[in-house]
Amino acid sequence: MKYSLLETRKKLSLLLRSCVAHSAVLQCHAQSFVQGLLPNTILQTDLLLIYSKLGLLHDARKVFDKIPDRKNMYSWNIMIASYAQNCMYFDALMVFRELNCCGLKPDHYTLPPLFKASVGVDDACIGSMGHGLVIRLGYEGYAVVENSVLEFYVKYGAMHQACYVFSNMICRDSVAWNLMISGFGRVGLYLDAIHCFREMLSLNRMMRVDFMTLPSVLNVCGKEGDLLKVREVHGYVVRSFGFDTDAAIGNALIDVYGKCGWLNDSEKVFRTMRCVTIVTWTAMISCYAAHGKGEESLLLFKKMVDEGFRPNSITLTAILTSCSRSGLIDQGKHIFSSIRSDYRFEPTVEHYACMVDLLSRGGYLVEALQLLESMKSSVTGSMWGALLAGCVMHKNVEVGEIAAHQLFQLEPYNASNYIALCGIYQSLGMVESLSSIKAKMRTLGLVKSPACSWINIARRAHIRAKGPVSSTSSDDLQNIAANLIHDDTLVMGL
DNA sequence: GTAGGGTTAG
Repeated sequence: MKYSLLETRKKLSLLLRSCVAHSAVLQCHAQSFVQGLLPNTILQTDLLLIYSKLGLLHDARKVFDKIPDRKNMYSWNIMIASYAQNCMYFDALMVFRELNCCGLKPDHYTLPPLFKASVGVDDACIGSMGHGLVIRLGYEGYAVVENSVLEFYVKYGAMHQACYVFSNMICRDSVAWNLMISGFGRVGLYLDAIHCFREMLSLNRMMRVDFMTLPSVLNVCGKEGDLLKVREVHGYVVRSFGFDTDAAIGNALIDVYGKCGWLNDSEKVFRTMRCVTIVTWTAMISCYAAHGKGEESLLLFKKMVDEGFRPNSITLTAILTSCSRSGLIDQGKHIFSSIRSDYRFEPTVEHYACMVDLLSRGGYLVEALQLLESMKSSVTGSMWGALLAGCVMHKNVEVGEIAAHQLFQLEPYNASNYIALCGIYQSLGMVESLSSIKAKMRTLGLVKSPACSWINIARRAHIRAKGPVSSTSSDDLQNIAANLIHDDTLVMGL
């Protein structure tokens, strides 16, 4: 049976849209070429789309560059979105610029990836310009476009602008609400996040809380350390979505129960989850780390690797932290060296920071100092801080002075660094050196601020203050704490 | 025919 060129093109297009394997796409591409069907905008756009979906961006670009109809926005949008989805933000922006140079106007499909690219290359000017374009071109009525603008402000922590966009939104759907909740949580405005969630719930049938809302809400409850709210949201999850319906919710539950001090509940959630990801394992390892259970972390890490999960950068930070907090020096060193040898990537600044902390706590202060010196420009104040803390712990004045003087340069008005050095001098009876640092603190006008913590028992805030309280009385601190922890434990309305 | 939101560390 012989088909016309048009029919063959249609058949190949249909075939391409159902392709899931690279080899099948290559066959279709070859057939198009052999049968003389190219160039053809529709067929090439289908090829572009399928190469993009398979993550073969290099092939996608080659197809894109050969599409004859340069006025076809569909192909431009696919190319820009694919680059943005694959974290090739600079390339996405270059195609966007090319589109402008061709005299084409971006449409409502072009703009969302532009905001993603703006965040990806960490250039807020691009997003601000994009917001201007949305208004000028009249795309404010498109939910996805408006949500992209909102996401841009949220990711930059610009909650004032996000609130402004949100309050003026024409179509405020669940994506917009979820963005606001996660945005407030991201900048530490936990009460605002919970207030936003409550408002979303009060809309009842008009707005459905979906499974994407809950990880952010749980995260906020965990940051507040409010177990009753966590339990309330957990109950809501079970009633609304059943047990174990979504990995991200399970991951968030593991994390928040751990943060609230309920390790057994974290373990229970972990054991009952069927759909686990690397985040699940990492969350559980982090819980053990926070509870000082280094051996359990290591066992779980081994089990995870045995089950075929490859640790990511965060997993490795978590396991190194756990080794550090539990004093498992050799095991930590072994994992650090395996980052290159077994997992084939370069240790990040965070991994180095964990190692400095691990060596410092373990008393390997010269080794920690050598590691810091080998890092040169990537050394941060917190790394020197970890070394100094180790020196206080192990009463090492030689390394301690080096770390302290580095910190005095980086953070000249941070009293805690001077106090740490004083601690070393005091423990070794070095009276003259101690007086000299105290005099320096007086000259700089530095005062030790009181440490305080509070706990919520039976809906009342209880505070514990330590050190000189200066102008703030204990009663004042009680009032501050009572205002911070609202008397509204069971107010989620779930 | 193309596009959007969540979870893990420090």
